[in-house]
Amino acid sequence: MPHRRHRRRGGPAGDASPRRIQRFLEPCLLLLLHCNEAHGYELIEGLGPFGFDQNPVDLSTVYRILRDLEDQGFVTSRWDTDSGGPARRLYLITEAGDDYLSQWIDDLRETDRALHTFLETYDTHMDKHA
Amino acid sequence: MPHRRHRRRGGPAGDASPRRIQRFLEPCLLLLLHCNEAHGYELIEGLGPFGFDQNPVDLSTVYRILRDLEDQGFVTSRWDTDSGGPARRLYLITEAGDDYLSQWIDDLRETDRALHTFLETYDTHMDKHA
DNA sequence: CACACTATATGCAATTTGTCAATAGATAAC
DNA sequence: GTTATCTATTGACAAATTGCATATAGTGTG
Repeated sequence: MPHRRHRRRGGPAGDASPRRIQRFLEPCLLLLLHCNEAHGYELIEGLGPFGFDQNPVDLSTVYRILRDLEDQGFVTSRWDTDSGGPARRLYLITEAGDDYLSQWIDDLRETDRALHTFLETYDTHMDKHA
Repeated sequence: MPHRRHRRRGGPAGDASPRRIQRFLEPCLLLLLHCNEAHGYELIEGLGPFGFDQNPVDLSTVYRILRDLEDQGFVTSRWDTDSGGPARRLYLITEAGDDYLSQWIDDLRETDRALHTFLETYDTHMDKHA
């Protein structure tokens, strides 16, 4: 018999729900930016409808993804110092970002199909054994 | 201006699609075991309909998840040496595993809703700007 | 016997993400 | 006017997941 390791249940760290779509935050931010130029703090409030009200993300995660998106040329940013309060970075999606978002959409439609297949398989299986 | 780091695009390692549901393999294996006692190699073939034909998982991942599930009491296993070929470990879901699967189902239904909201938001936004 | 195939297991590195903490300007309170 | 608080952004670190490469071992074929 081989040895057994122990692995704690839970997400990448802490106990936030581990059952989510990986990197889902990225397309959400791109979609919000596709609608409007916005800064980080504002974007976080727009995430609610996409399931992030139940399971809120950390601020640092959002800012990191925004900077990574800028590194890759999918968004641009400029400083806004005129609006009162501390300077904030305003993000704008680029054309490359539009294309990248549409790739994401294709992938997420596939994910959606896989998820439906899974849930339907469960439901029909449970109906038979009810 | 702060510094910018560089991050390579792609999944956890390699270039397999990074756009998936995290830990989705676990509920898939539990569902397959809910239908039938099975061994690892067999389970992998049952994963196809859940999107793993497009984006196959590594064998080692499957075996590790099965052992972890056993550590947590969600499945049990016994050795089968009578079927010809090398000995194989036959897995069976437990009652605790049934409960755990149903928790997974609840979470995945929420994921499904979030995903739908996202895709619909994209579609209606694109209709307006078409 | 060498070789291919089935089946399971382990080590390692890359990536993601949550927790905690730091910085910093602006505004309100005392 | 100094302190406290709120808004906004950033960085260091650890934990978790997973792909890749590799190891082990039994069975059947030539």
